[in-house]
Amino acid sequence: MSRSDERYNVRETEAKWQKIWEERKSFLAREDATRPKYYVLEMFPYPSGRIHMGHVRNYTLGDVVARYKRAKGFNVLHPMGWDAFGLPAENAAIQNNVPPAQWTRENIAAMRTQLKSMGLSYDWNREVATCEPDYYRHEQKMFLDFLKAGLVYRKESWVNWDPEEHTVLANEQVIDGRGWRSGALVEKRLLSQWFLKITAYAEDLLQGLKTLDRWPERVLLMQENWIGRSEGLRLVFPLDGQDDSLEIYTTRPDTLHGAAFLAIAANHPLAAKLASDNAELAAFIAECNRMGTSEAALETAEKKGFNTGLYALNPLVDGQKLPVYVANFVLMDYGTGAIFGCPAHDQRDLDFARKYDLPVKVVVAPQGVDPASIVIGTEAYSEDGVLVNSGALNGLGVSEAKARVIAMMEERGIGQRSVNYRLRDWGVSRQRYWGCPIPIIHCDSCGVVPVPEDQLPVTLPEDVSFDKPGNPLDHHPTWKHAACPCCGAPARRETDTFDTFFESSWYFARYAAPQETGRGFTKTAADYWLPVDQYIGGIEHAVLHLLYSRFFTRALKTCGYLDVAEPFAGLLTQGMICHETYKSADGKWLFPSDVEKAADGSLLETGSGKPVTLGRSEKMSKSKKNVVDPAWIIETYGADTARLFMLSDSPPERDLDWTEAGIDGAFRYVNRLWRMVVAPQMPLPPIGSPAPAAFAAAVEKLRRQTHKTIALVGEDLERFHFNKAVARLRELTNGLADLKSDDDGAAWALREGLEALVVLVNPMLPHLAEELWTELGHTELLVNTPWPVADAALLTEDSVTVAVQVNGKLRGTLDLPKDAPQDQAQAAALALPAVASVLNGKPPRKVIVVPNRIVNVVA
RNA sequence: GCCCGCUUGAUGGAAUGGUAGACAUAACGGACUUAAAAUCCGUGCGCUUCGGCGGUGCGAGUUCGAGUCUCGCAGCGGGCACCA
Repeated sequence: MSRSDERYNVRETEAKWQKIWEERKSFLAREDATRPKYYVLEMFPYPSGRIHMGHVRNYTLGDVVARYKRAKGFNVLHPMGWDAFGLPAENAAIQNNVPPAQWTRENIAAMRTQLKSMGLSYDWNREVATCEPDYYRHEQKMFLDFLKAGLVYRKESWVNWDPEEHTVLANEQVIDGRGWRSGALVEKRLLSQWFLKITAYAEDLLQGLKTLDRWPERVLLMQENWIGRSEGLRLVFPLDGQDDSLEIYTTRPDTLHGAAFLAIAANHPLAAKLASDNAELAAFIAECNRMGTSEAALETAEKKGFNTGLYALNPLVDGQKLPVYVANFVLMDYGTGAIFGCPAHDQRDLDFARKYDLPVKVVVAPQGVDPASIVIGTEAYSEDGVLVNSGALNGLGVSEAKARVIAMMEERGIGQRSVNYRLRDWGVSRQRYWGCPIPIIHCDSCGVVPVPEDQLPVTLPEDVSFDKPGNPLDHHPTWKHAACPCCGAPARRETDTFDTFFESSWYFARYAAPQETGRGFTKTAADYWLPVDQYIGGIEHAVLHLLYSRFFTRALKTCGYLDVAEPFAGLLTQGMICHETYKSADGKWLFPSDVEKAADGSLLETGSGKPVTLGRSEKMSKSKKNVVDPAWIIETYGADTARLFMLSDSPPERDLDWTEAGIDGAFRYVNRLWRMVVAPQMPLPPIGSPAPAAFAAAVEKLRRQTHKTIALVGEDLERFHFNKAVARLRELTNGLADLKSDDDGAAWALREGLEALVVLVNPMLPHLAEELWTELGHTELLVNTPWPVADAALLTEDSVTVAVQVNGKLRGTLDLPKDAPQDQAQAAALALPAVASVLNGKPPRKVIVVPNRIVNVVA
């Protein structure tokens, strides 16, 4: 049997190279001052038990970068670990009666095996699991350090309360105002909770965005909007006939003449005071508190208010009395929890005014428009303009008027310029079991007492029961009871645990020194490896995870842990994996594996043969069953094929459609490449044979293509244009396959081209590339082989094809010497018959010559 | 509701403001084969009087020249602080 009849044995080959890389410790990272470091990190997964296609895409992207940078001579750190705390483990415990710790550890083991089958170049010695005490003990210490640094405080905060299950619900567990399991109407409850002062760094977090020049623009914008810096005025309104007054915050002090009402949040202290002897108001406040805690719920709810009967006096308009409402769209957490409403120039205020029949007075008009002609219907005018109907402010621009009013109020001592942020402090308390215990003890006589550092870690007990509703830590027989570190009297442990964003806010630093026991990491290791040079993950983390990590980095710096300004220097946000959806005749979702194509192209349910309805391609999700199991793909086609498919066609930041045909196409390419090297069309000269003195024209052309591909694929990888890199490699593959002549030069150029192809394809198809590298006669591992350098002499062309247009329309092309003089290009273009016939003997009005690109004749 | 993104052949996509559709996928035709698979070769936006004309979601604008820049509109998708 000739080699061309053999088939590529994917499974054996991939397993072989994975074993060799592991034995030779190819991917271990060590600190090394002699080489530039490169830290590439993919967002670590929640250990759900099986990898999904999103993981495959994420880790393939990271691995291509890691392998490429290694070949470019960088000292690469490429670690992996587990974001192991979280709700699903508790849900599994309740549903399947498995302890969360066991469930999580089994999932980690299963997923680790799956990830290893992908051939990812991780330093597995640095693996971390956040649910293990040797990880979370360090964040307990960080919390205590933050506490000492004044970055932690306790305050009352609202949560979603399920009255039937006696548990706090996550926003995602509240569906249409009801608990997802119990179906009970969710209430808001006040609980005493721990907060981290992220707002202390608000300005720095905002300014820091300017330094992140390798982040996607839209993520920077989302962070900027999240921080939400605004400049405005805090202003005190006296209450008519009361000793009391009300302080409001506004970004539109210029519209004070158009004020129609004041509104306070349902949780405003004044509302609470008034409600104490007003049952109707108390009921209204209770209704507000039944709304979800999410911003979307607040914003989309119908604007409602309760007239308190109080009036406030407009400080700018003598004698004007404004009714004071309690309103459901005013947030206690933002500004002062009180606003003045100017219906003509704010949409929410207008909606409110229309509902309660309040006056709408125009005080800003577009430049040059008669204010009398402006009629406000259902849309407020919030654009820039000139002040009208505003006494002394008339004629001023909006920004001048703002400054004038602020100055006036500051002068009168009833207001002050104020910078406000939408950003709120980070509530880190969670009333859940499967999380890192908050290292605090509550003592009846000493109050809230931090656990002394020498008593860390506070270990999460694993012998817990989910039989009773509520937090298992609360009804654990012994865990809660501890002696007060101050007075020694019997006291209670804090049963809340940390938000799981806590763990993911510093894991990137832990990877720098994962074996360190004294602290989370050593300063030397962190300062060597950080910042992460390239971070890769889903866009869904664009705001919270990234912002919390940026905050942690600052807080850790404040506490002397490290000395970097930002955790992630570069960021790549990948798109989602989508797949067609299928529904059975009775309207149930079907897995793609349960659907087959009939001979006539129609879709049928496997087994029953019933017809299947095809739905649009959507994000892969368990609920719609449009998922494909990566494990099955890797078993059937191999890791290289799965990796190639992830990189082909779609740019990484865009959504990717998973198709059967696409994976087949990738598989065909893997086999084609294998055949080309194993059974080339002509015998290859030995490694290192001297190049012939001259090459035939066709061979010379191929060599140019080879070297151009080397140069361009490098550029593509630097810019993460993986799909373009794949396209170029396919072009080179086609070029090599087309080489027909069989003189010495051709054979030499074929070896040169094949070797280049194998080395260039290595970051994407590492197993196949190693195999083919050996096949080509090399003994050194490809993982240790440097990236090739293109021969500059072969990159320049001596002639170029130039497009010729008349009035912007293509009329022909010209082959011109490279960098030909402009007048030569112009003369050649005008001489073209197609150009001459359009000009019809008349001289052109103008000729634009872009050297080596285009000649445009303006007739 | 607010914020953000996307829209190019049958499909995924390519195109420093300069020849729209590279490279793939599906389809179709051919070669090889007893046959199929695999493989290889070819066709491949629409209209056309074969000279061309029209085409990058829709409508305007800037420019010698617009898929690319500007404004407006539509459709689809994502995020919104206790999912991670």
